[in-house]
Amino acid sequence: MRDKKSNKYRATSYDVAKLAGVSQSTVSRCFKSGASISGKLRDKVENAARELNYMPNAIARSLILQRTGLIGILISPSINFYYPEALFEVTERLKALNYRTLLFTVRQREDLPELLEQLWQYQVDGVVSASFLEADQYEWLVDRNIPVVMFNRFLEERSSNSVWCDTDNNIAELVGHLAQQGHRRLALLAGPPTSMVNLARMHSIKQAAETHNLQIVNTVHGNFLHESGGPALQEILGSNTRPTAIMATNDMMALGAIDEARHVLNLGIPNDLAITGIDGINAARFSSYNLTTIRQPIGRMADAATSMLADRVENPTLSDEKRIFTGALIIGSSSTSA
Amino acid sequence: MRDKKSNKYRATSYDVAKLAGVSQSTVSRCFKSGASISGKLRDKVENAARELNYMPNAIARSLILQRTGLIGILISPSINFYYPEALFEVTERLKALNYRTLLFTVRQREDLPELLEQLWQYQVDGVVSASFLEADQYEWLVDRNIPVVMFNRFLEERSSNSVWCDTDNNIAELVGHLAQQGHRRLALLAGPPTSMVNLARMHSIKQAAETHNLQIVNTVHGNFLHESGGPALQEILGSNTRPTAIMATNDMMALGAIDEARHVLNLGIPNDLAITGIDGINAARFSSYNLTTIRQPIGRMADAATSMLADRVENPTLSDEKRIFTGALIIGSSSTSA
DNA sequence: TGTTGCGCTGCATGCGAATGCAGGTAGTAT
DNA sequence: ATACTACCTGCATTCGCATGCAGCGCAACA
Repeated sequence: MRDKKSNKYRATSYDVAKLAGVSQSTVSRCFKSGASISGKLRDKVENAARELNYMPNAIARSLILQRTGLIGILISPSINFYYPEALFEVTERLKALNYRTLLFTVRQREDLPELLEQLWQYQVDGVVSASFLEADQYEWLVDRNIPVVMFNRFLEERSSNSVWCDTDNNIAELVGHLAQQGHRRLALLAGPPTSMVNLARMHSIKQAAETHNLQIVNTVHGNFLHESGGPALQEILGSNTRPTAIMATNDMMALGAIDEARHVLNLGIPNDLAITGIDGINAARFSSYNLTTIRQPIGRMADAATSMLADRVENPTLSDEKRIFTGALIIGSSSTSA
Repeated sequence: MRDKKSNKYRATSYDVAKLAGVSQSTVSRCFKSGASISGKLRDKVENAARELNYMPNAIARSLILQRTGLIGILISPSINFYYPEALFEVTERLKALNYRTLLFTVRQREDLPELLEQLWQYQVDGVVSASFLEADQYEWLVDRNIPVVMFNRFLEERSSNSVWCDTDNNIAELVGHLAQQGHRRLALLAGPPTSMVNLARMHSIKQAAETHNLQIVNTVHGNFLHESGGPALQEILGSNTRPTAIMATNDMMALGAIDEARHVLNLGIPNDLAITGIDGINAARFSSYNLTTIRQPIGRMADAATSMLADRVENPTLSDEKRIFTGALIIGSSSTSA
């Protein structure tokens, strides 16, 4: 045991109890809201606690309460500006709900099994996943009584708690906008074929294109990062039928494509080529890009995700819920020179 | 106590012990590397553990080991792309060192006291601060035996563990570059006057300007974010003596200034105005900006920060250390049309 | 065969706080 | 003054795991 006289010694509730002349239970009750303590003892305890720099040990408390106050967040560390925005929004909401964020970065699917074990070992009260998470991995957590909320994704194999932004209508509107601008040939700058966000957006785009009688002349897959926008654009423009507009399934790739078009290919945006994105990240608003995009209400989505999760931590029997938000079409100068 | 038969029940080392026909101690030793266990028992325990889905409870272990494996990270959630890059780099390094990241976002100085208390309550093994942290707050943590490493900052009042990028030489080089380009009048697009990073960079710039006989005609303070670059630029150009080059003390403001210059003021960059930044964030490389900047070796800095911290968790008596890196000047087209 | 020693294993305890229960005190009503 | 209630307080136990210590068995050696 460390020397109690050392200034490094960390006082426990017993130390406070002894100094205040009360029992440890009383000290404990003092630091728990709603416990019944007389004012006199409370003062004594608080003075003693102050003198000893006492503060409850959250680890010990977690052990007995079977509740850690930790929420695991799974997120991709890739250079897609969407992720940090989501992460910070979620973290700040969790803080407001009195939870702490245990951050796990997921580079690849293979990382997940180990990360899930860590989440479990650390007894997180819940998980927000803004990363890959397969149905069986979701179940793995749920089986262990850990509620999970999928952020900006959901499971197709089974019901799940999820917060989703349905951009279908926005995409229809966006495609309508392009049609109205006189475009007839589109190309799709898609994300990874394995990404459900990408697939959903692709699907909406294809449907809307059909509705508006626009031809999709080409579909090229990137990796959702800026760096993949340029090469994908080159590939798109290298084929026989050139599109007059390119719809990217996320903003980062759209920015990459714009950069490539303007500064490598010397194309005028939007006159030679219109480019649009989806996400509504902050950088899309930078006037170098002024990207036409669909803004997701990240703040409200974070609100929903965290409160759904908190509800399920309190009451594990709540059934799965999918909260769907809608985006907002932002017309920028990347698709119209008006 | 929860029903052991429920599939939600979480097996403990006692359950495993009973099933394997050994003592709880043996189970515990099985999950600790370096403990002496016979192969026979180890097999039995591992089989039992697998059958019960057992995995050690990190919270209970933390309580007894006086070691949580948690590292608190303090970071600003502002839309400065530098922060997420640093955060992810540090988190991935910590993971490699077998630590978990407890993320705390710091919006303003006033948030800190409460956050520090949380760090303490959760018994973090150490702290990486890429945020404000005053000397007395640093001491508050150190007094409680929590090692701290300052990331990209350090304390002036006292020694501290810190990882710092000394851009002084790079800045001299950068100013030399501007002088060589024929510039004679600079303006400073500075960050918050309270930021030490900003002050250090300002200082270097002023000195180098003097050396190269460049005049600093104006200094305007922004908030390190993109949104403050434009207004600051307007203010700079609104004064009597116009500069031909603007040096921002970080990249985000430089990007904001470029956007404003090009798209609001219709100035050509770099011909009408050269603009430079410091940080070397990913977005600076986007060819819309192709910013002249000074790249900080974030990856190596993260390596240094995490290993310094891990060393001090292992051995708290290690003395304070300041590890200084140097940046690399990246000449982009925001300062030269060559 | 007796002895020494090493390598495993189990017992018992501790980490720090929360809480059911019993006992105690004060205040109120009769 | 007595009885009853309501409110506090302390005792003892619990959460799940790690570890010092003692005991045991087995192997090697004389």
